[in-house]
Amino acid sequence: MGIVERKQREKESRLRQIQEIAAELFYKKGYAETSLDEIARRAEISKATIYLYFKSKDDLYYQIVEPALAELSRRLIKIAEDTEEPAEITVRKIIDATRDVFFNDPGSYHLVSHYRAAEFKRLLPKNRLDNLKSLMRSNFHQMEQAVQKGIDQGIFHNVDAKLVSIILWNCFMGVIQFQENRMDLESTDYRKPTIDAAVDLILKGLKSR
Amino acid sequence: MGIVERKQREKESRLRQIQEIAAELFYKKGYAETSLDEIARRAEISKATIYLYFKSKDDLYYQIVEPALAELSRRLIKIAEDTEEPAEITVRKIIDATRDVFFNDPGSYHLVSHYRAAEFKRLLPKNRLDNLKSLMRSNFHQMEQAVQKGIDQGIFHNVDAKLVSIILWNCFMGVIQFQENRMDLESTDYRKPTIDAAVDLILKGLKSR
Amino acid sequence: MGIVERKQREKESRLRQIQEIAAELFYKKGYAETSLDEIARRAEISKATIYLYFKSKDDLYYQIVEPALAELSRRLIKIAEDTEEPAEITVRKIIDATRDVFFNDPGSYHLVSHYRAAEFKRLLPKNRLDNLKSLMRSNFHQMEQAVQKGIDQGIFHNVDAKLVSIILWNCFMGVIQFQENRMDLESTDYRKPTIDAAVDLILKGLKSR
Amino acid sequence: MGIVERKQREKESRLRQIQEIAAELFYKKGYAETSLDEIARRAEISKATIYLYFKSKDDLYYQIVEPALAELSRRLIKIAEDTEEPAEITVRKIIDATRDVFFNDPGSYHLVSHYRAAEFKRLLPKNRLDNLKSLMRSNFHQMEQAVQKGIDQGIFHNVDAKLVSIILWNCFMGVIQFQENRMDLESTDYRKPTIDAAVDLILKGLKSR
DNA sequence: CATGAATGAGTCTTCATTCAT
DNA sequence: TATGAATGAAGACTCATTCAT
Repeated sequence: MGIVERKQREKESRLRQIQEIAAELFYKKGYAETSLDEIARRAEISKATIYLYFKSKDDLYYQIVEPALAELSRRLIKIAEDTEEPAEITVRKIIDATRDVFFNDPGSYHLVSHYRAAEFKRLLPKNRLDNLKSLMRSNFHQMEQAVQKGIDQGIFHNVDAKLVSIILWNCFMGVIQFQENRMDLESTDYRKPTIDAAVDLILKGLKSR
Repeated sequence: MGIVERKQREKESRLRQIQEIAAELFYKKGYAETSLDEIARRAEISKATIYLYFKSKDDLYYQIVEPALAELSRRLIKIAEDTEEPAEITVRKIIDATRDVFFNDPGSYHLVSHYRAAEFKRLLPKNRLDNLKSLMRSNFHQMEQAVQKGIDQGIFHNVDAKLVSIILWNCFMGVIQFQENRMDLESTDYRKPTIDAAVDLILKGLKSR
Repeated sequence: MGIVERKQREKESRLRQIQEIAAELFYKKGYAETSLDEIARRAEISKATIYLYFKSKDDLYYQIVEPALAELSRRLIKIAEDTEEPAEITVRKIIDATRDVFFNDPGSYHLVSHYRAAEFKRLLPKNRLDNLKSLMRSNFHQMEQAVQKGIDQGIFHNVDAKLVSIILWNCFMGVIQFQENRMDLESTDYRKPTIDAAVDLILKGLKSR
Repeated sequence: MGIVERKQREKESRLRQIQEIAAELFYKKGYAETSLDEIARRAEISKATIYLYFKSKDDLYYQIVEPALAELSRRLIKIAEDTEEPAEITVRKIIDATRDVFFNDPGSYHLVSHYRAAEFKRLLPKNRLDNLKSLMRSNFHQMEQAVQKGIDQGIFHNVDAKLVSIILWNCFMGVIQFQENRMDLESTDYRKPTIDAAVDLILKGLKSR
């Protein structure tokens, strides 16, 4: 009994290990410049072994990106459920959750921070592409809802909620990416305070007078 | 006589044509996934012809990216010269100039919106890398100066100018990128109003109270 | 158990097969005019397979040339150890060993008979180049020592030992090369008797009076 | 009138200049590794211009190699005409003439010192190949005749004349090649004395007792 | 006569993927 | 399950050759 379970656990850990290494490389070097050879070498397994766990390079990529995005989606949906909560808090919670998921799973960084519609279209089969799109749309939608709630609650100016979501979302992404590049040089991680400051500023703008 | 001139003009137009096609592909698909084969096919020339105009793929990339960034640098430096001008106007001018340059030269999109320090380090020789870095730093610096001016003029809160620059800059980049991906589906170009709204919001935050 | 060994043997035989075919082509056509495509075709393997065994074309070349030269070096050093032996015999032994190594490994033919300092300098990394140079110098040195011994023993005239070595060495190489070209037409292999006759003549010249 | 002549002279000098540069490169780097681009660059003409004077790269090669070999052939035939002359002197004359021609025309170096039957067969059309072969055979034949004359005159031992010719010829070639490689390092030109010493030695061997 | 421009064919090299063991 | 070995397809780059001017 225990043997089967152990095998199962080992298999999963192996799988996750591949994913983690691949995620880091995909993020650092991009999809095309990441070779299965390097992933295999770092994971200290044979290249062929990767094919036991993933059908193709695309598949590996998808299997990294989808779970992170799905997890974020679940969390944002949960956060958005509380319709009574002041919008400002909801917005901050969404940002926090997003940052949290991304910090814990650098692989998903790649997806979002370097997301290029055209690239995905070439890379993924339609159903997978659609799934990712729908997840992203959902996440984006939660932010939009929160901003709209703020407007309805009279906390925020009467602005275009969608537009504000775009701004918040991109500000977040921009900061991440900017600081990533910076971290190549400096070692200190300023991502959290920078994001917080950015959100403060935008919220101040939303609430001012 | 006129013959030489015409030849010259033809050569330059050919060169620009290659650059434009390459810029679009680099932007859409990234450096690694763009093949010279495809560039040649789209430009309806032979692959070898590209090598008449550019020493290598790296070189082609650099020749696309550098001029746009240099042009932006020139414009921003000029804008920043007027130290009397109210900071808010200067900030808007910087944003406008940036957008202007980028809209006229989609190639530079790629550099900035997908800029990855690590990738460049592998791609470019040291002197070219340094040149790009210095241009980017200069551009960023102008924004920082403008924000600082606003603080000194008592128009903006006493915030970290550098941080605000990061936010503004990334907001800009984020909006561009977001809308780019969006434009793959819809055809309307919302980039300008979205950027303006974003800047409005951030400036409002900076000035509030 | 035996499986692993058999695999090992197969791998080595494959490697040697590639080397043999490559050696022949390098010899017949020179480095630049020998394509990996042709090597692969003749070995009835894929071009990519070559890269499983050798890091590059240069590497393949070096791996062919170095072992033969090193083997020759070992043998000549051993022969030269006997300082009592009459010089004439030592010289003949050196020639015999050289011929032996070269006949058993046509790849090394190329190196020595077509050796061009300039070509190697472009082809090989410094440490490999140095290694080959040092091997060649060592081999040459053994001959020089043997001739000097003959002079000291009073068997040979008092000539410049270095010069005589050059003559002997090149005579050997020349005969090989000449006969090689000839063999393209005739099929009989006159290399051994021709070399022997050449050495006889030169030794006679050294000893005359 | 004079104009036509000047043009003619200019054309010939241009032609010879191309040949000289090409000869040097062919010799130093080999046929395959010498590019018309480099020849053109060094001659400060356009690559296309080379095609005004030579039908192809092969043709250029042949036009370099053939005249030198033909000139040598003419001289050797003349030398061999004097059947009364002591064989030793004739042999030395042949060697001197050979060296002379080669020193004055490094292009022919390449042909003979790096002559590879197989390469030529691929490179040249049958009639040209046959012509070169016949020239080389003729040159070789003169040496053979001279040695035979020495035997008939009772000056040389009764050896195989053909074999001795091979030895002499290759000794010459070997020394040239060896010293060429050496000259890459040292600058002094030891080719003449080394060849002379080699010939002395061999002649001594031929005459001893 | 001379050349700048263009290109097709070929070269080395990499890599995702398959398969026998 | 795991892997070493093999490969087809593709990519960057070079070069001899042609041609319009």
